[in-house]
Amino acid sequence: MPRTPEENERIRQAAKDKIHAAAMTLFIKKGYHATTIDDVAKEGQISKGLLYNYYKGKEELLAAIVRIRIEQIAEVMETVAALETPEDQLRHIVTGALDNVYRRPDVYRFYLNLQTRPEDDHVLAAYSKQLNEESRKQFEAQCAIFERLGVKEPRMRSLYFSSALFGAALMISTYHEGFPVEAMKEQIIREYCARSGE
Amino acid sequence: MPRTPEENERIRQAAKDKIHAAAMTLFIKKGYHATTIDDVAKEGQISKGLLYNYYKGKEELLAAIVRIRIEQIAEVMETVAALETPEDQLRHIVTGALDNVYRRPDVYRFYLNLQTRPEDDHVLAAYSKQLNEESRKQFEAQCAIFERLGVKEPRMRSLYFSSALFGAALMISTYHEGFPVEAMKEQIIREYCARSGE
Amino acid sequence: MPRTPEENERIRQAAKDKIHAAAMTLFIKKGYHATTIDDVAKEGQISKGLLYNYYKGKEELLAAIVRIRIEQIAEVMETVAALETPEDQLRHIVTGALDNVYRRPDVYRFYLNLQTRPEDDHVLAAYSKQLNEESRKQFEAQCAIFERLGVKEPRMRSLYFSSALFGAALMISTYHEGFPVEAMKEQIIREYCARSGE
Amino acid sequence: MPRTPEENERIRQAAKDKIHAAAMTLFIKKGYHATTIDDVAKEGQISKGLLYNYYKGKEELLAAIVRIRIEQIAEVMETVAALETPEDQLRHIVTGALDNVYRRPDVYRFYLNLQTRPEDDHVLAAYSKQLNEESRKQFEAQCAIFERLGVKEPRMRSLYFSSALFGAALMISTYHEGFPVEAMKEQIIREYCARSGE
DNA sequence: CATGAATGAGTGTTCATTCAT
DNA sequence: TATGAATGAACACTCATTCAT
Repeated sequence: MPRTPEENERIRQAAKDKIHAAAMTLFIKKGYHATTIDDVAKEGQISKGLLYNYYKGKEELLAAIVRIRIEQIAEVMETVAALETPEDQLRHIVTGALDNVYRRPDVYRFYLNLQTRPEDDHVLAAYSKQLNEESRKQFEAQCAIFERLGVKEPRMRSLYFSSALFGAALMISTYHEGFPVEAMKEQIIREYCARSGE
Repeated sequence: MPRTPEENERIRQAAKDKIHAAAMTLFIKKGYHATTIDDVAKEGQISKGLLYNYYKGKEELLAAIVRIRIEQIAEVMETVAALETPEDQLRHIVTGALDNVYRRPDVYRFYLNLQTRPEDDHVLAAYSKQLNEESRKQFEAQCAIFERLGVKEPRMRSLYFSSALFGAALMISTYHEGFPVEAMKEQIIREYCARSGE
Repeated sequence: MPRTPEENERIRQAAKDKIHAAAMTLFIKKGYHATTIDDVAKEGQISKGLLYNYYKGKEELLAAIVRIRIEQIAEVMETVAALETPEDQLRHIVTGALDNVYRRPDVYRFYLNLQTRPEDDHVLAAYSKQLNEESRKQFEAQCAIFERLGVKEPRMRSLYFSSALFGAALMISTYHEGFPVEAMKEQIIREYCARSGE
Repeated sequence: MPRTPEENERIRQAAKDKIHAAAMTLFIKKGYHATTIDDVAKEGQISKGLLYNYYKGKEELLAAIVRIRIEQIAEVMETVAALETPEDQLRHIVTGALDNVYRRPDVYRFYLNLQTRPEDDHVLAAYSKQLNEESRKQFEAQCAIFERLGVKEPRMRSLYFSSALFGAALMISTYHEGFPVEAMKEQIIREYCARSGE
């Protein structure tokens, strides 16, 4: 009674997702190095062997996680692009980013940690680069927004804006408890998202 | 004829320093996990055994590095405290911090990476906490400065200021090449270090 | 197709036994400290890694060996307890003990060596204590036997008896070659296992 | 102002003794393997280098300790040989042996532990053999005493006697606390040291 | 005579990955 | 597809011994 190809694919995808989720959970909780393949298999309630059926190795687990992160970022950028005014776009960027960080500070920490890996790190450097590249794209898109907003020096403005946003995210993920996210959002929007340049 | 105790002390200190420098170099270049004790010994041009004469283990190498970092931060804070006006103090903080990051983006990356380690990381979490604790102290000191500056809501202002500063540091360490550090410094100072807050 | 759990259990047990036997052989031949994990793996014809699948470390190998020894002693005591008369019981103790020592003097040496470890020995002291504790239990059981035998001072008699038995075992394991085991057994039985006290 | 040769010799001997005593103390307390050369040097308040001036290595420390033990045993045998009657001789052997064990059970344990080392123990087997050889000599001497005593089967009697003595020593060194040494001495003497053989 | 800094071979242990079933 | 037993390279750490001073 063989399964249909569709059924098989469904099962495969379900297993992959379980493994992915398990890896994500553990990488975030313990870090990439401190998480063993055994840990992931156990957390995913799956055998070690099966894991290797779906992912070539530990590194590919990370690659998959990073890939999805990048897709998420791209999605946000598309959503932003669909908004009417540059003001709305910027407001959406700030709100979305900081809310996300506040909701899952551990997740943000994880990616920030990945982004700050040393250049020569045996495995992780490549993923660090990918994330940084994505940030750069985001930055370019922001420049365009600020241009549309009519700011005098859109690149500089985008730089300040990004700095403030990253800094806020870093602080939220670090201190979290009782962090005044709303005030921070307002501050950044007021400061950097208005037409009147400096 | 045995060496004098002073001579011994000198030799010991020299060796310790060599090892420390080697570890620092490699941790920054490759990361803590990817650096082996053999690497450190080779980089420091000493035997593995000698390393263990001076440091109880790999972790203590990291501890020493973190300790020195914390001392450096404390020094900066003292220097700042010795300055006359709050304006000078803030200017010095911004300038010192960003120049440092620009000079050694890899070093800043290393510590930021350490600070963003997951809570359950086997070994590194403790050092992550220490660094975060130090950041918090720095934050408190800044609050006092903004208070002296006569700002209405010094804690909020300090928060915005720290965010902008951290964000700038993060961006400098990430992109570095041709980063407009000076403009960034001016922007932060102009924005957050003037009396007429919001 | 995965193996059945029963098959796995069988394989696991077989491997555990192989490792256990290898460790026992080598510990007895070369001693605990002089035996390396590599030695054990090689002797057991398995990889080092597999050993650690079944035993947490070198020490646990020893622990398992000691545990089994203690179980064997307990079994002997049960067998003895099942015998009818105290005379039979004592005869069985003497015969069993000395025959065992004569058959495997190296095994007896090993345990005696373990029992005589210094109190502060880093690892081994605990196992030394366990074995001594077991000896003490055995002694108490013997006291009861001598009591049933109607001896005037059963504890003292048990002490003399134990001494003679231990001493004989020690000599057998030390000299072995052509040791008059039978005469020794008769002597101890004649001397200590008759009703007419001293 | 060079020292006289005699003075030098005196200093040498004093240092050697300090080291010897330190090694003895630690070997007894922690065992040979668990004692490091650093431990010995520290305990002897002497530098590691100096230790190697006096002893070729760790093993020679043990050799020296064993040598002295053997000399002590030989001395006892000479003292015994000087006694008039075989009864006195045996009484002296029993009393001397058991008193010694009772006084320093740890010392006896140490040598017994050494004697029970496996045959293939990397280093220790040789010393084990030496001690066993000495025991054998002692045994031969005892045979002669029992012969002089007029016992029918002096070798067998000596065997029983040795067994009882060793066994008693083992028990004393193992349990020690409140062990009835005197009674044990009397028992052995009564049992094995009277003319009327079995 | 005396010191202790320096060495490096040796060892216990971990863990990503493979493969027989 | 699924399992988990098996592997072995890699690594942190120890310690007897040497040697420059």
